[in-house]
Amino acid sequence: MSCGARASGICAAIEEGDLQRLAALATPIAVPAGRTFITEGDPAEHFFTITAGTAKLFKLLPDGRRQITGFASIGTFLGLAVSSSYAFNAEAVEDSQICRFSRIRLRTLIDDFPALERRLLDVASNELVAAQEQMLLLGRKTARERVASFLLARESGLAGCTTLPRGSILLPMARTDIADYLGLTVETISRTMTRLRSERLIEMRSPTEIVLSNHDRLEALATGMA
Amino acid sequence: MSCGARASGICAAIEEGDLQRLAALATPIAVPAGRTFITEGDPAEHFFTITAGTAKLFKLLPDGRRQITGFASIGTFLGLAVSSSYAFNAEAVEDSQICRFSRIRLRTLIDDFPALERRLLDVASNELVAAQEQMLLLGRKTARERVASFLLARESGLAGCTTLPRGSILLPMARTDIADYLGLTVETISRTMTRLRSERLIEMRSPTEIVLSNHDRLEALATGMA
DNA sequence: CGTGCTTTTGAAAATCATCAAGTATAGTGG
DNA sequence: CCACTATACTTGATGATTTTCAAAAGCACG
Repeated sequence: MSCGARASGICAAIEEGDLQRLAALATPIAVPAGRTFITEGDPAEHFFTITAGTAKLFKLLPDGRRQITGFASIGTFLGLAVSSSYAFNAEAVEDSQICRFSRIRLRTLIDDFPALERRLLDVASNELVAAQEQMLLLGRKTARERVASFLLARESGLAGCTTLPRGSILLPMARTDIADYLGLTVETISRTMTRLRSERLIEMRSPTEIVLSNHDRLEALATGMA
Repeated sequence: MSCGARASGICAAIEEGDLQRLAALATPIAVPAGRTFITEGDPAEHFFTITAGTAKLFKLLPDGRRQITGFASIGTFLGLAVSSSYAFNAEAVEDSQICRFSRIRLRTLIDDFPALERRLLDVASNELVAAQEQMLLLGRKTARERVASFLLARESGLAGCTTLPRGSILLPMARTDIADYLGLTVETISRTMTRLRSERLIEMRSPTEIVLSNHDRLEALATGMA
């Protein structure tokens, strides 16, 4: 609830007083790291919001190849689906806390909170823009550019959220996850980050804490201008 | 207006009688092949629906690399953007016909046609699902798998739409466009299609008319099972 | 029947993947 | 508390898919 969960989540559209009623419809669930809580193809009976932690959303090919389509953190709304079954999987990256709502009550919910529909449309529109950006990354950027883009994207959106030194980011997900998100292999991620470090573009406090030392050059790299 | 423009377009949510009023707000525009009608970064003053022809939506990198994020054909709604400027470009692939609406009147429009908001959410949700599928393609599929997926995707959604022989598809876009959509080069597209042809999975009446001769094997290929 | 553009084909090169192994890190039980 | 094991991360050598560079073939249009 700290750092903008309310401001950025779908609840942002809801009056403070109404939050009580909304909360009554939600089932809070603790999800341990590694647990899958949405499975592709399963009937889409619920939708979710993440109240703590991080989840990865992904699709699979029959032979196990995996594409992570996004990471969802605090305040993110999950489960937008027109079809009657989920089109992706969701798994907790770290121990997380989610709120579950019944999908069949979504209609009722929207009737009760009309602003919600507008808000959902905004959420969907934003995700669509992000998805297009990711398609550009996956289809046209080099490994270096992908990693730079990823690191920078991790930086924005956590303003005031953490107690990290300025310019630092935390990577709660494993290298394998980053690889499956960027359409690369673990080895390439590792090598690329090592190279970025040797070029003093980043600094690695630990595998999970990265300092973006040369923001400008990273930015240039990420946008394909280097 | 034939083959489902009304059924699949956003207007599907609107009563027949109200269509008149809606039409009064729209500016029909003829867009010749090759003309750009949405430019990334420009103020998002309008939104559009395509009433004839095909458009490509794309993003660019400063050095000219291009990623086509989708092809929009009859009935498609364009311009969902929360931000005040467009996040992508749109250009007509063939001579097309579009309807332009003022964005600032969208709110009014939605107030007049409440079903519209629901409809827009559905459109956005569907596009999101398609975008995730495309991320899987761009991040994890081989060239062969991408081309097979593309051809199959072109097949569905035109049921009863054309006078083409059963199993045939038309590709209004150039090879370069297919390449930029699939994250490959023109040469790879060409080589891959030649190979699919030599394996009797497809037949090429002309560069733009393709027959999907072996639907099952194409399907297996597209889903990574071959 | 050129002229220009799209598509196709060929040869060489490059980026990234694969295979393999070493190092660090965290959690577990003695 | 410390060794031990499992896992994650990193590094190296090799290889393959796809890109790049180059040019020929096909088509449309004037």
